[in-house]
Amino acid sequence: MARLCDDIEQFILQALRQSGWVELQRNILAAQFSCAPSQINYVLSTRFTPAQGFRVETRRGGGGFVRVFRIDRSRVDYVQRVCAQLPIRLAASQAEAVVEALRKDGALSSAQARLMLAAVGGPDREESEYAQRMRADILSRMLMCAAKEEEQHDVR
Amino acid sequence: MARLCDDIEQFILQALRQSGWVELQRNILAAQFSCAPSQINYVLSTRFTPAQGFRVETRRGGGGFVRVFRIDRSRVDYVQRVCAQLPIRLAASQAEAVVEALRKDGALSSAQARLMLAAVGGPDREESEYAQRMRADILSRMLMCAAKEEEQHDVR
DNA sequence: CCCCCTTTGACCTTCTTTGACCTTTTTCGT
DNA sequence: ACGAAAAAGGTCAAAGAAGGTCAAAGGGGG
Repeated sequence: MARLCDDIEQFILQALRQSGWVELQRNILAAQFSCAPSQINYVLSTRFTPAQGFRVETRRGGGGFVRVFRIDRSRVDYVQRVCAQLPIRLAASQAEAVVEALRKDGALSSAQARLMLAAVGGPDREESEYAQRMRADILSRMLMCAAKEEEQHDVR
Repeated sequence: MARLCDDIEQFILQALRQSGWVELQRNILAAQFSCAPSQINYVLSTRFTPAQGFRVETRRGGGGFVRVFRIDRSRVDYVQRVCAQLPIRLAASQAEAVVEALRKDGALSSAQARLMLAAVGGPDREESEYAQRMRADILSRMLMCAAKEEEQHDVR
């Protein structure tokens, strides 16, 4: 039993596949799917949020519209800037905070974040300065790697 | 006397035999077996756990579903085995070789491999034993993370 | 007889769909 | 120009449609 909202989501996604952004007419789309116009808003607000990599712009009145944009999630320079400002030494909890913040901002995928946390996170332990320098260095290299990754395939 | 839960287990197993994953509707299935819907949850939670090689995904609300996936244990096990046999100390080039081998075997994605290489790869340098132990430890944790990741993904 | 695995049922949480009513913008007649 | 009507889209809450939880009752084998 495919849900209506999933169908509408697919329709919009399909349209987006061709050009980075689409322009819709809420009432017409609702009519096409034989549903309440507000259903379109529901789909937009649950599936096309900024957190999911989309931006929606609308205009009321005659000639109104709904435009859905795919936002550029490649935060290459953001990641690089964070990376450049990384302290030379990092405790595990500090590294975790950095990765978490980047993930929340959508600059890292959850999978990337998890892998990084496995490497540099964990509970704080007694460590030599050397170990903490090493951690900063490793995190830095992983972040650069992630940034490069985003540059190439436009991550969803 | 064949127990109800065994019947349901068999039913799902049979369905899985055909395609690696099945989509169920909890209430409908319960009706077919004339039992309480929560019985389905009981079967899922006792017979289709990750430890037993399955993953379950559900969604509530209209058009909700229960999907049961068979996990590709071989890749998970392979990664875990390699991980368990990792030496206690690792030079960068050795770490690289391990990661490369796993990637070539398809046990790691290229993206995973690249991130790992950023963390533990690179040119061999003069290092303390401590650094090499740390490298082995980090790689090990990343590999375990990757293995867990695979458990979470569809085998389609 | 007891313990552990099953089964059931009452109640909860989440997600979807619809409809009534509101706001903004444009168009059109005077 | 101005104000009313038309043309969009927005909001919100209620109803409906799944699935989730948990604890208590049932039953079988040791």
